[in-house]
Amino acid sequence: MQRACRSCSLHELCLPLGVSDTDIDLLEKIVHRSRPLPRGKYLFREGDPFTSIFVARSGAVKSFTVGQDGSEQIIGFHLPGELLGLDGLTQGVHAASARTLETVSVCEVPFERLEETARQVPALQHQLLRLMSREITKREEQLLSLGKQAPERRLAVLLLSLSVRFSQRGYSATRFLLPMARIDIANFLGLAAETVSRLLRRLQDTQVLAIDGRAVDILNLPELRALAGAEPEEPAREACR
Amino acid sequence: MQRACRSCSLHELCLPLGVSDTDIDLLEKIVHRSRPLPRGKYLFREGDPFTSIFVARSGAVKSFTVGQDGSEQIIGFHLPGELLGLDGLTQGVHAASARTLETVSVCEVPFERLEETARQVPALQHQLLRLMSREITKREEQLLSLGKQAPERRLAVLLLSLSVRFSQRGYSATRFLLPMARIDIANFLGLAAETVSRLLRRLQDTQVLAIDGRAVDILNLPELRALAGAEPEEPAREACR
DNA sequence: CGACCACTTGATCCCTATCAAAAGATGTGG
DNA sequence: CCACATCTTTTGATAGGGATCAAGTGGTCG
Repeated sequence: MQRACRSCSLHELCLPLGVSDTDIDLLEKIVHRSRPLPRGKYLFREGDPFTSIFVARSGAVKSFTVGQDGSEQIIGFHLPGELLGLDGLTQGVHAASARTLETVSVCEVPFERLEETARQVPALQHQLLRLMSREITKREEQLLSLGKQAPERRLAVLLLSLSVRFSQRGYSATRFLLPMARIDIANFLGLAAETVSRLLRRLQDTQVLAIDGRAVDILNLPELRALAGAEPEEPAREACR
Repeated sequence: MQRACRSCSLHELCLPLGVSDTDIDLLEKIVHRSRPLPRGKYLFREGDPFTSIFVARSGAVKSFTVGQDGSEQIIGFHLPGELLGLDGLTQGVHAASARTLETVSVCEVPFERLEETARQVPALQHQLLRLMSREITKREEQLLSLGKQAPERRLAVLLLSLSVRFSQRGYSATRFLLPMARIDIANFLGLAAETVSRLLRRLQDTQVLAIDGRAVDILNLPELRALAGAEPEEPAREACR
């Protein structure tokens, strides 16, 4: 248990990257590892005082804000090793809520103590800054995808993003289970659930992927990449003219 | 010149916030202050090696990526005191380009030396982390606005954001000059330039604001706030039914 | 003064949201 | 283990809004 971070399979994606074994000891001392949380539980809520950041060891989490009409606005999906809650530091309260999409094991890292430790361990400071930078980059990519791309491309970008992230975590890049419902995908992409359903149908009809419920099988990865933005206009669409 | 940061009017918005006068000396030693850059110059380009972050002392900057068809995809507009280039740390190269929208005076902060100094000065480390957190929050807000809101609301959100940011910098919250062209606004909001033009017309027709070229005068700030998202549905629209 | 942009205004078409309904999945209690 | 209720997903039909195409206006800089 004391060597938790060192033996964690997410070592290379998470805070310990680049930190020496002896320094990881310092990090491990401040990390709280909780028991598994069932689906639908909150890690934190919008407006809660910001004291810690969180990382899932296993299981996916969604983050979202709630409009005054009560509707969820999904900001992102977080796989194991991806930091959660960093947006709370600015205001001192969490800017979004985070809820588990499935059974999730989380690590909680008290932020003040992390800051202290980072001062003593340059490599940890650097990795923390790098991970924050990654969060910025990630949101910029989302911004480009959501703000300016066609619905089909947005969906392709999301599927590809999941594919890449699953493969970084040692899972198949072409066969995986979606951790979220269609309606969550739609909400995240700024589309109607019906549109997502129809887009997925089209992707199946064109042999790009096969879907059974939440099980995705990417049959034509190059084509999915193309749809996600490799070239300006979709190439194979004779039937539409 | 040596006391540049301390006497800077952006003191409260920028890296020095919360740092003691003696420690600001350490920061000032590593900051390069350039002569004013004319409109249309690059601070850095996508793919450039990441070595520094930038802050404008005066003048606005846009950041954007370029699709392989050569089209700009504007990610954000940056007013004085807002950090630029933090998204480059993850990959070691800048994730976007930054170009001046008008004459701009910039400070360049070499990142490695900033990291070192932050280790020695806890308040600086904290403020750096806070500012990175703000960049994350800012992009999340953009994400919510761009991804899920109606065009009219997106525009209202942008105008309101500029209003708030100008007033934080000591300018009027209701009368200001847009630093960017309509086409940039459209690109940023994921809309056609024609749509932006029509939306602005509607906002003028409803007495929410007056526009002459790039000069904006917000006549009805509460209504603009309402349009930007205070309540689920727009309230005063009898003429449309 | 003319050329080049940025901006505005108008007309049309396509795409996606919306409404509606059915089919499928999930879970609960009898 | 089944029957029922609820929720998710799919499919269909319709209408509206914004992109696009097109033309015209206005401003700026040489």
